[in-house]
Amino acid sequence: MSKITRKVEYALIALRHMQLKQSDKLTSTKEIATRYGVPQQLLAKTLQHMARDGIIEAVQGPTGGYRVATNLDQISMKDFFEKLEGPLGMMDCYFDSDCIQIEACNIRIPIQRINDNMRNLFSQMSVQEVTQ
Amino acid sequence: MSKITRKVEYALIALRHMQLKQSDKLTSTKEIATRYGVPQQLLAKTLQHMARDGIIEAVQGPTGGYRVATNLDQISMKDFFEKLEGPLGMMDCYFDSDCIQIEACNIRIPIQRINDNMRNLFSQMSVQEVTQ
DNA sequence: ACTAAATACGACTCTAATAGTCGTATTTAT
DNA sequence: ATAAATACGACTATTAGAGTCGTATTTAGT
Repeated sequence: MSKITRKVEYALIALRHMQLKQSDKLTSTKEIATRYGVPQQLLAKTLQHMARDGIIEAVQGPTGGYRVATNLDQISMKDFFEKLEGPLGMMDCYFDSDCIQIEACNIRIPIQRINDNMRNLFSQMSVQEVTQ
Repeated sequence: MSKITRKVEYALIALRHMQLKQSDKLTSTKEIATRYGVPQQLLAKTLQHMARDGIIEAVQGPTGGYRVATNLDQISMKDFFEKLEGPLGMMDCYFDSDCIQIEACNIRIPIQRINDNMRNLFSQMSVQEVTQ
């Protein structure tokens, strides 16, 4: 269970790569794609996604690219996951939403306990901590 | 990301159900399947899996069924996940095994850090804690 | 001995989420 | 004007998880 998705993976690779440069320097999608052997189109989407979310900043045109636009210390991995993968949250068990047998179910509270622990873990972990 | 799988879900439901009985009493697959509206065949597999792993004990023949065979205090959720879902572990990022660009990758250690935290969390949580 | 109800299990199909691709539009430095 | 970059919707492919089917085996009850 619980695989990290490519989206998140590529996002982290990109962020870490950008952090190794001077903070005002730009990085293009192509640069990262070729450097790390990652599909460029998919990476592009991920970067665009992060740009929309304000995590990074986009500069268009040739010589354009992206740069980190936030203090990554201030973003928790929980928020990061949720931004990239939608509002699903992390350990979204099947009961949160449309569970049919919700009354019969005997483990809703237990599952919530697990969820809380996971959320708690990733709330306390900043993106900076991971990419530094 | 990070959904709990049905296998784990059904396993927890079953364990919790069994724990509500006297510990020597048997529970059949059918009983749980109908009680909680869960696909019987799939549940059967899960129970058989747990039986192989020694978590529960199987009694064959009519009037047969399963009963808890372990002190659930002694099994961590980490081990539980790994038993049910194979050796993959939890946040098995794509680098653990067959990653092509393993040398180029810049986030192996960061990912490992996340993994360690996850493993740590679930190592400290017993199945008993969840199903009690 | 026969039957019925249970576990055991390999093999198969179905489904949905993720991964990846394609085509096209837009921006902008040179 | 061109070329190189971002922006993005729509499509296809792949894969992991969910679920089903068929059959074998065990064993209590009669």
